[in-house]
Amino acid sequence: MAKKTQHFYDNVYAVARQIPYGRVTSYGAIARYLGAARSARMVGYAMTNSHGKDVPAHRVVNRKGLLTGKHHFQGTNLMQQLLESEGLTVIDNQIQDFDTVFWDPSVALD
DNA sequence: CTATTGACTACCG
DNA sequence: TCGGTAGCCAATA
Repeated sequence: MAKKTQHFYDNVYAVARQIPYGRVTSYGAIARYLGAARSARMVGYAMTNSHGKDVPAHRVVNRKGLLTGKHHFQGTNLMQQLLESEGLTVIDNQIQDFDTVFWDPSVALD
């Protein structure tokens, strides 16, 4: 099974699964919630390993609501369609009303 | 052990 | 929120 060193990844997956439907969060927000505010890159990096898990990676975007990770999805616009399918509006790889749909774990789980 | 990398963020102009 | 650069951190080779 998973090693102890992956506990950071597991935390990322755990938080990502808790993202409500129709909401999104940023890598930095998750990282900060985990106590590793400077490890935002690791959060995204962990998502790469999220394959095979029920982690809604499409709900995790960068701080500006930009779909930087859509590149890693199967389709070219799969990530965007997934978000739109949840009632969000995405234009030019950027989530509209990002501030409104933003979900902060450190606040929601508080 | 060191070097490389990456789904980031902050800062500067 | 326009672009380019620097800094950070953890995993991988």
